[in-house]
Amino acid sequence: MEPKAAIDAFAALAQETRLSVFRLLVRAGLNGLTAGDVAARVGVPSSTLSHHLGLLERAGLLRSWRVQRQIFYATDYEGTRRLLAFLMEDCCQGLPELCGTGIADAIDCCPKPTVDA
Amino acid sequence: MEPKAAIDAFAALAQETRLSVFRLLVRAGLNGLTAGDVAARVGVPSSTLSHHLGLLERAGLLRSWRVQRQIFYATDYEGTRRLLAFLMEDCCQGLPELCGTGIADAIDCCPKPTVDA
DNA sequence: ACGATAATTCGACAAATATCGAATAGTCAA
DNA sequence: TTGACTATTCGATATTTGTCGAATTATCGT
Repeated sequence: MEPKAAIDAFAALAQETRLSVFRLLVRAGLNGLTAGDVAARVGVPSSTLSHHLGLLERAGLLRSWRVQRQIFYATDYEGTRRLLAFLMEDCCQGLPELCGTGIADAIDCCPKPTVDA
Repeated sequence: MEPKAAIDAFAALAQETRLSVFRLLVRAGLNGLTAGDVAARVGVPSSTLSHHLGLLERAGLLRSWRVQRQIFYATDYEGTRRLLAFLMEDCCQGLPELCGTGIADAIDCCPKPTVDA
């Protein structure tokens, strides 16, 4: 991942409306929500929201598709994964004991099986 | 974590110099680097860098301490963990199959033991 | 084709931010 | 206390960004 792409992505998240939109869609899962739905839930005019949705999508954090007259938006999990991996690349020299409790484990996305029974 | 704090943190990462500083310190581990060291490595005037370091620290992404005449900066792993956990909170309704390959696993920070031998 | 609905683009202005040199503050050795 | 060194704060300017209403584009049902 290029630094420029990561900067665009973090900039996209560094704004109140967009951050709540992204988190809303993270909770919504793969089905996503329509643009109008999102606008209603975060309470901003649709023109403003459209600007923000476009920015998040161009940043690789959301994806969209049309169904009839509506446009759905959902988290781009792969893009999000790339961003976080880039941020933490070569973390603490690969030595687990350096950063205490693992950062990856703290992200409660998609519960993983535990190591021992 | 408050949304405002997360916004400050993402804004801190959404800038070329600061992003490379943060990633440099992620690689550096707990020992960190002196302000002067960082300035030399990223190639910006110390006054500019000082501004950026202060911003990153106030955002909860770095911590600092003085040793003699120098000030060391290192990643605040706990603050970073809180930020990423906030971002992915309640990810895809807790259903692993929704977001394909787990996001947490992609962060190669602190290698974890594998599930099966 | 027409009218209704859903979303985006445009235009304009207010607010926030990055940058650097110069000046200041803190630390240390002699 | 003096001088050298390290880092931060100040001030001024150019750039970027968020916001909303109005206009536009796209889609649909009849």
